[in-house]
Amino acid sequence: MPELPEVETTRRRIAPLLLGRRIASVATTQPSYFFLTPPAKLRAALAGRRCAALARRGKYLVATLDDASRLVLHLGMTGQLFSSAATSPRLLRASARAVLAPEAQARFTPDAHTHLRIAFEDGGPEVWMRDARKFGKVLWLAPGATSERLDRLGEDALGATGDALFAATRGRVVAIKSLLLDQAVLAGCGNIYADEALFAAGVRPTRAARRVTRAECERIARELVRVLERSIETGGSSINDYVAPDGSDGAYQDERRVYAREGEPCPRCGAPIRRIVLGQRSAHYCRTCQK
DNA sequence: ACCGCACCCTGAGCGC
DNA sequence: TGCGCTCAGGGTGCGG
Repeated sequence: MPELPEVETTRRRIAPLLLGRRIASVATTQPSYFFLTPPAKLRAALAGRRCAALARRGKYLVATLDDASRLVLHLGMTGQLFSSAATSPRLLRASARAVLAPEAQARFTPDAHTHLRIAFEDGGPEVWMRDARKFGKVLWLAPGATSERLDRLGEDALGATGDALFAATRGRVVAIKSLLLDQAVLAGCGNIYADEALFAAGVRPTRAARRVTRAECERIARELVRVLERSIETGGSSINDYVAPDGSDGAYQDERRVYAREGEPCPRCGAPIRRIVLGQRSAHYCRTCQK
């Protein structure tokens, strides 16, 4: 699932395909709640524009166009943003993968889940966005327009500090992990990295936020930034659907210590990693190493 | 104000 | 082999 490191990796690698190239046309699928801006309006707004800058805010990508309007993308759970020249088996369903010859597996042609296809006047590779579950979002903002979604976001998780986290936890009875997932507190932190940061900091995910000490908040913030930066270095985590824009996998899934490792030995003490449901999400932790 | 929960969606993986 | 069921989860919005 695309969290901050996957979105940042996507931003860095899709930027060369987007920046400075004039958009010739945009193809979309039918209206659905994936499109916060109706597809027809989106197509009209993007035609003829060039992307001047591509930024990331939390898990959102924000492309500023040459008329000062903005294209905002969220990859949701299963979103994939990639070059039409990319090749990866992750771009195909498992059932399709199974029946195809190895060399054919790599090829991808737009399917019903390919909601956005941006073509350029230079005739080069297109930029495609695919999202099977449609938990992702596409939004176009006219020049000067604001978005409640973006305005709600808190401090970017890469800039997490112990002080800010400590302040945010005071008086809060929610589990510390649920608070870490609150995008208004730390934008960009998702399930994988919340679990990993809490393990590294030795704090149990279920602990009420207000029971977390200042020293622990400092450890959590420091470890969160560390795991996010390390994941960006390795190209993010490819556990289910995530692929980089060129079709390559990330490698951080090999370094995760607790996420989706239920029953495996804790890398620190050997006790089996536990999985519980917390706030409608799975949480993974070690009972002995996390208090 | 805060918190827990239902909901949006589709593919994977399971049991029968 | 194939059907039907359950589960996964980011973010929003509602009811208590």
